[in-house]
Amino acid sequence: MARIQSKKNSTKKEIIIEKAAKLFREKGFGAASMRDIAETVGVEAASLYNHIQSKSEILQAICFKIANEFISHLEDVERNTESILKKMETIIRFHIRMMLEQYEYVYISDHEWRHLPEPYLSNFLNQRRSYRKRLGDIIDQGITKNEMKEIEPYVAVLTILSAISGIESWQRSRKSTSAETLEANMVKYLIEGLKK
Amino acid sequence: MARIQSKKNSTKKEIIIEKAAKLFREKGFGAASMRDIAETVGVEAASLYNHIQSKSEILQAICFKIANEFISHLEDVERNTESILKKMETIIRFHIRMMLEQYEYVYISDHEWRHLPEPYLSNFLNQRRSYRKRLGDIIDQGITKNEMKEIEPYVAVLTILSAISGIESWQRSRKSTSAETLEANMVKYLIEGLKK
DNA sequence: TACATGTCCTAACAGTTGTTAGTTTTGTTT
DNA sequence: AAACAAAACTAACAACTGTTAGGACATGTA
Repeated sequence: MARIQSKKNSTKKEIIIEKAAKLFREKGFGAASMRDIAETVGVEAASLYNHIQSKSEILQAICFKIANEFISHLEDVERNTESILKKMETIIRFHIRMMLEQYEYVYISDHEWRHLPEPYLSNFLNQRRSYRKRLGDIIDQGITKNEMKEIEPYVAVLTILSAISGIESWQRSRKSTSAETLEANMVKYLIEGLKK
Repeated sequence: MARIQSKKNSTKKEIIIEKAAKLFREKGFGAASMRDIAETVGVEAASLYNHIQSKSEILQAICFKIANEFISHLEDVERNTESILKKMETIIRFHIRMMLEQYEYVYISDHEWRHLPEPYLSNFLNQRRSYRKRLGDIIDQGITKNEMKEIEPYVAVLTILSAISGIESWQRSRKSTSAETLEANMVKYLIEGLKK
């Protein structure tokens, strides 16, 4: 049947995507060529096509993998019966941890999605809009229940998500601040700013 | 002497940079070709070289123009003798307004700087690091003077700047939220989160 | 052993990239 | 009208893009 793969539990396709992700993050989707990817995989460019269908398929795989993880986590949280503030903290912490643990993928999903071809582009943006809308609804409940100060939910969501995606810049830096300090302080800032 | 320029007070070089900025923002630096730029200017690609030296010169012009504006505004603020919190609010509002009024340029300076060639790249990153350091110092003073809650200055700066740069996503959207609401609420969130 | 399959290779394609050379047009100044 | 310079044009360059075709080899199955 399927050939045993070179490393661990990863298929060659997964290896390609992983290597490509690193390059997409470093140079951008457009500037990372199939020949670049092939070189880091240790193969000729044409050989990649035995495992993937196109360059943009790699981008799709990355963007939708991440989108799905966020959506399914949100569904878990929505089902919970904690306080609204606690829900928001859980979501914020999840975003921060994703940024810490799956940096390359999340970064690409954040910054390179516009190179998705249609209809994937529209699909991705719809999922994203819907996700943010649902976050906004949670904040709306927090205000109604008097747990949070009055703030435009749309603006709060924008602020939170953008702030977290800025962890990208911490990842690129010399990291004189530890991941724990980063998470603790950012959560503090973003949650205290919401509290009534 | 110099030929009268086609429009208003702009030189042709400035027109080229303006049109290029729009394309760089829409498609990314790499994906926007000289022929694309030429078309929106209404000229052949080769003709652009009568006014600029290279594609990356356009990027340099944009990135350093914006960097200089931020730095010189910060110097003004540093010279002032308001409260630390007031200083931070002034800086935050300035960043938000730049994002509202010079969206294309600021976006490029935020997202496309990595395509700068050396030594401009290092230069740009040094300026940026130094700018953030100085913002961190202001926050440090705020904590010392007991105006602000205890928070890692580095993390606070990261949070503030990233949050504001997320206004990019508002710019791209249908803008059901007004610019005024956006500014007011984001300032509120970011300042209240700092206050003791 | 023979067959089938998966994966690699080389070579090539058609198109695009930033940029240069050389020439012609354009508008202003003498 | 003649001269000059700025700025446009056409044509071309070498390099690079994603991708396909066709063949070589090696492995797993019958």
